[in-house]
Amino acid sequence: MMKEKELTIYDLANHLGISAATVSRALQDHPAVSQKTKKKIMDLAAKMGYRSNKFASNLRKQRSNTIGVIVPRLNSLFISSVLSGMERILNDANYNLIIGQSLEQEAREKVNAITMFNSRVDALVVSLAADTQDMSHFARFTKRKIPILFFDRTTDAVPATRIMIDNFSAGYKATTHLIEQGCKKIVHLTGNLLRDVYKDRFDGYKAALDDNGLLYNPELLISNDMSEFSVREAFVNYIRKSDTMPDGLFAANDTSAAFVLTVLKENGLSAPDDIAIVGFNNDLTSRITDPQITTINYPGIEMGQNIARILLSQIEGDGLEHYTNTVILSSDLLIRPSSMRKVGI
Amino acid sequence: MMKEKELTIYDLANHLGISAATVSRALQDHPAVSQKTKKKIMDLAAKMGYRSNKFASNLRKQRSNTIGVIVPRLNSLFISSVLSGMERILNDANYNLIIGQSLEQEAREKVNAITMFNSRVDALVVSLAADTQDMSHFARFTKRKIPILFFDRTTDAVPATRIMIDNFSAGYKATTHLIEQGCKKIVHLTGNLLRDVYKDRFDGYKAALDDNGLLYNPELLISNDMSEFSVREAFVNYIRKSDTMPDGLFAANDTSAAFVLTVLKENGLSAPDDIAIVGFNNDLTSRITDPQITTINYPGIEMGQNIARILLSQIEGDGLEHYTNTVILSSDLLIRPSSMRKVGI
DNA sequence: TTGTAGGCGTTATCAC
DNA sequence: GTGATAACGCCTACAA
Repeated sequence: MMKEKELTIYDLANHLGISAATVSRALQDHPAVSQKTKKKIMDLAAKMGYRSNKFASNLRKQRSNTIGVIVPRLNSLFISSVLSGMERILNDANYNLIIGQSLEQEAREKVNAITMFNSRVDALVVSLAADTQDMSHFARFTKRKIPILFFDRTTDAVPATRIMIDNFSAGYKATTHLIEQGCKKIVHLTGNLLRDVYKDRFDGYKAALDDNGLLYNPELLISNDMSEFSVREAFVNYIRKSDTMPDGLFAANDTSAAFVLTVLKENGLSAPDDIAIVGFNNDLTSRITDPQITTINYPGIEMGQNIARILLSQIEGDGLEHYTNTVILSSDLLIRPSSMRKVGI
Repeated sequence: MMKEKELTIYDLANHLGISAATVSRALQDHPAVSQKTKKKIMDLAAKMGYRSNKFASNLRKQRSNTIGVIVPRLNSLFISSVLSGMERILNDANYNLIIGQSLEQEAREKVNAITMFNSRVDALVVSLAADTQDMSHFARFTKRKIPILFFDRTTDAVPATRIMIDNFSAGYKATTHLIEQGCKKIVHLTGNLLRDVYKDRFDGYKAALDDNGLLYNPELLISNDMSEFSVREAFVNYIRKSDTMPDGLFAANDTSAAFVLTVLKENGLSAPDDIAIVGFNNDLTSRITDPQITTINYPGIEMGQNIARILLSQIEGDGLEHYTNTVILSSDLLIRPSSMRKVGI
């Protein structure tokens, strides 16, 4: 049905009475073709609506100019910001992005990885699903020396570039801030501690407690999928048995902090008076709640741009093998009303 | 550097002393191959780590199993939800998604379209950039009968499938609701009226005013890029010259409604008392503000799933040519505190 | 500066 | 049920 026969470089060549090789070269702006012929060829190509066949050329060149990306989910402000940042740069560098989501399932992550492997992506960018433990699906990439780059949800179990922030220090800062505001019972609301990104924040949290003479209390740890449902349910529990009511919250993302805020309001409580709150990411979310949420600034777009640049230097690299670097982006605490108990000034 | 020579079906064939043709057939689960040989081949392929070459296969088959998607931007909750919905279905149907963003620029949209055309996508999914007027970049797709599907930001100027909601009716409902709450001076905050999606909501707004004996006042129309900066600036102006202070707001997305909410608070005003507010989309955003924002429910994930299903039926279609359908999804008004002035019950 | 020719890995059409 | 073989469209030594 789509048999409108496609133009090839041979057709162009015939029309001009020259060889296909010359046409091919001209189309790639090869220096060894005279400006004159180049122009002739370009013009004809444009006029006849020629389009180069990427399959043929990729087959021949053994490369795809495509980057594979696997993320836990697409509909997250942080993740889509990272993708946005990546896309801008990679697109300008003439790379395509093929994107898959694991939906937090190890199995889907594996399938995606294999598809992308078969699609011969030039590099793979991954933020791990919450519970991925077996990393064997990445072995085929490393074996073929296809660069892998992990961001945010990373792992040490695969030789790859890692790009992230110093989550320990961020967790430490956030918690210390709450302590400085007078909090004594600080809840930590987070994701699957299997993932370094959460584990490190948790460790930072514990270290801050410790350094300030507070005891870590496991009852103040909520680790779940951070969905609206889970967060609300977990928090409602604290409020019910008011003897355990915390006075501070350090949440591992802004969205879940915002959910807590809604629960508080529904129960006639408020931040920062009843509970001082610190989130994570500096999503738009954290700026439109009332009060606005103190958070760790973790700029997705910038991270995406960084990822893209690192990738390009690796793929088109000069042979300097920096395949196993870890890049730590800086991040800082943005103090907003949700945590400001001590009225300063 | 990546010269670890790749296995081909010929290698497999040699190892087994059979022909490459048979291997190819077996790998595709062709019925005309005996179970025995099939198993032998599959096993060897697995053991030797064979991967099929998509370029060769696509070149030969003249199809890519890839869908191109162009969106104005990636980092929007609505858009990323649509993408998420699409990805789930298309991935299960064995399609890849290649995604590009126009960043609201016609030029980038064109470049993306051409790249995807050259990548021989099996279909193109588009939500138009704010100011795209010339649609010539889509002509090459229609000429080659490659299905195009527009969602949200659509156009009639290209023969294609359109999937959207009834924006006129949504705008009408939203505005009527505000009028019922007693509003007389209702601001409409929206995007570029060049896009049907905004134009239709605007028309619905005007019609509702009209039907209720209110005069349309052009000073109450704010049409800009709906960025945080633009929205805040525009609204601060209303508040300054308090003689023109409106008493209602119908915003074309939830995010901008949330921005207005923050401006109000900063100026000691509040919703719904000073201004009753209705947003659009039912983003997460609309549920975490205080008060929660009345909005039009416009479920991105569902829309994405619909897009995927329509696409599949078109691509793998039975020849029934329904290429130029328009699909209208239902949408309704979710009433929340931001607009509830008349305390009912 | 241009042309010749072989091959990239598959799949589909014929035969057998 | 299996095997030859010719495309698919492009790129790149190598030759001229």
